[in-house]
Amino acid sequence: MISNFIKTIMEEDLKSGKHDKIITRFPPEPNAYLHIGHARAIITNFELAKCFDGDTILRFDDTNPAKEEKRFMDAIINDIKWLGYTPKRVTFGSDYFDEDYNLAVKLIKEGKAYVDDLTKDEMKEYRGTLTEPGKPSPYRDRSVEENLKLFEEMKEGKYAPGEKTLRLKIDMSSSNLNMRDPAIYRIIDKEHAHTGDKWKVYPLYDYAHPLQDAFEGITHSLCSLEYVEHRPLYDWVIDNTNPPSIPRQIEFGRLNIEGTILSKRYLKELVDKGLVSDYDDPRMPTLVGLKRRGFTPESIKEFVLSTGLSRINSEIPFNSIDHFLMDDLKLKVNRRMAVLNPIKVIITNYPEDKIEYFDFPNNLENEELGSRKISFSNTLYIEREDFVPEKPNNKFKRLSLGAEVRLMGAYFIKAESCDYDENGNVTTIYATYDKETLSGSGFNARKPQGTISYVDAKTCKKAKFNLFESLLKEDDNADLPLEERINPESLKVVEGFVESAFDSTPEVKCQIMRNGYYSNDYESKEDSIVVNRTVSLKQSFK
RNA sequence: AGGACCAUAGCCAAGCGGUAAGGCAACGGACUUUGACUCCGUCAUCGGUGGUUCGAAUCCACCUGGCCCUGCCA
Repeated sequence: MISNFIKTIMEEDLKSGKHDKIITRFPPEPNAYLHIGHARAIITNFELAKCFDGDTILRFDDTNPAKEEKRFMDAIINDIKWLGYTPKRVTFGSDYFDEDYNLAVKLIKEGKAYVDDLTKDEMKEYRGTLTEPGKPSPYRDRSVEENLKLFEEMKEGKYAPGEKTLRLKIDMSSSNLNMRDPAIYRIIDKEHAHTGDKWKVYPLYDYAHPLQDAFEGITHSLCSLEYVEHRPLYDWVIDNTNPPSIPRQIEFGRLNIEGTILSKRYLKELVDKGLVSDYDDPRMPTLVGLKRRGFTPESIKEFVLSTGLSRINSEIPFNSIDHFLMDDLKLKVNRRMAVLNPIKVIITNYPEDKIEYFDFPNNLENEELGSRKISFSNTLYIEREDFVPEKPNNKFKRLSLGAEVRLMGAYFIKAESCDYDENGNVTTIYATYDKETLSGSGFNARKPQGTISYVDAKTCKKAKFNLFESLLKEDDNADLPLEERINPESLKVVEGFVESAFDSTPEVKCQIMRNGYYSNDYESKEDSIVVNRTVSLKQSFK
């Protein structure tokens, strides 16, 4: 499902003949990596256009040469591609600098814009406050001729940055501060990634953006809620420049994810301070981070579409994304058994020197994925929490003394006794197996208490599991410095075992998802594998 | 406080005057070679108070709560 309220607007605009084709755009400023919040904007823009057989343009908003960085451009393109979208065109805000400039000249000629000599601080003073109106700049009433000359000189580089700006003449007493003669051109003396040193004056967002939209024929310009109060200015620019088409700005709420930060500034700070390894650290909510953590583009897309959007800033628990990942992977991926916190099980009635190999499906729900061999011997490991000596209650479906469980893909075993260490922790379980109960043999004379996974101690491989927790502490306090907000447990490595069929690596890195282990060796960037487990870590029996 | 926007279940979210969709989570139950998956079932009178109306989550007023706005950032 895709945003209803925007879709409805589009439907009406099509029906009324206002537009005959929907064109949307995703306009990132190339100064950061994309995060899941951007993914929502991307998905929304592309899906909405797709609904109406329209187009979506990727436009790099590069009106400020002081901020953009070239290296982010490729990253953004890659992320969009990764999400499965292909923009109809890739454009740059700077493509329209000439038009922007000519229209500014036109506005000056119409007496709607003027060159101001006020400094930044003076301008602030003149602007007034939230409760008091502003007062007009002493330069507000310069003649058209003087303004034209001055603006021309600004363009030619006769003035230093900060010396002069071009402002719109709107209303210094408006209750909307954005309408109090907003600056639309400032002088920046920096090389621009696209236009080189051609320009000394650069348009500001509020002026450039509506024009870019209009020049590209964007019909619906989606942005976040903080631009609501910019809309009158957006419309003012459109109304006063008579561009070739009339775009409409529509705002929607931002997406927030619990336990993490979705803001360019913080993400940058995390990286700069070395609190994470880089933008693609698997704990990061960036698209590259999520990818490395094991998320698939499909799962992110489904997640985004499931949440929908409205004019509310939403705060969604991180683990609600898990469902969509598991849903996407469950039929696509090979599954393996693993044990993170092992207890040794000795099968007392199984020959000491024997190892059996059984064929077991890679994915019980999808036989197309084939099968692999799993092994069984007299020494096994099972998960510590899969054994409780005294069966705690009737809901308990794992191993306890005197009870039988099925080892997945193998035999029933019955726990006969166990050893304890000085702290009372179980060290070894002694069990017997029943030869008749081999998985797949059709044995059904008895029902086991449950089924648990295991690995064969004689053939298994050591593994490291990365356990990811919330990047921020649970009692996060935004007032603290970032260093103190980070959850020290956000990345925990646990050593355990995986079954021998765990192909190549002697050491795998697995990442915990809620109902299994999602393995994604992010260093070698290998494909993902879900590791079976009888229960999630977060869920414990009672 | 001047202005803007918003307020539907634990979290998202439909609904636009005619008597509360859906997803996630949770909880029951069935099934089962993973307590998974699948399947069945349960889970809100719409921030509050007044008003308009035959009838309101939907309109109006007030209140409360949240969020945003004083860059020559986007």
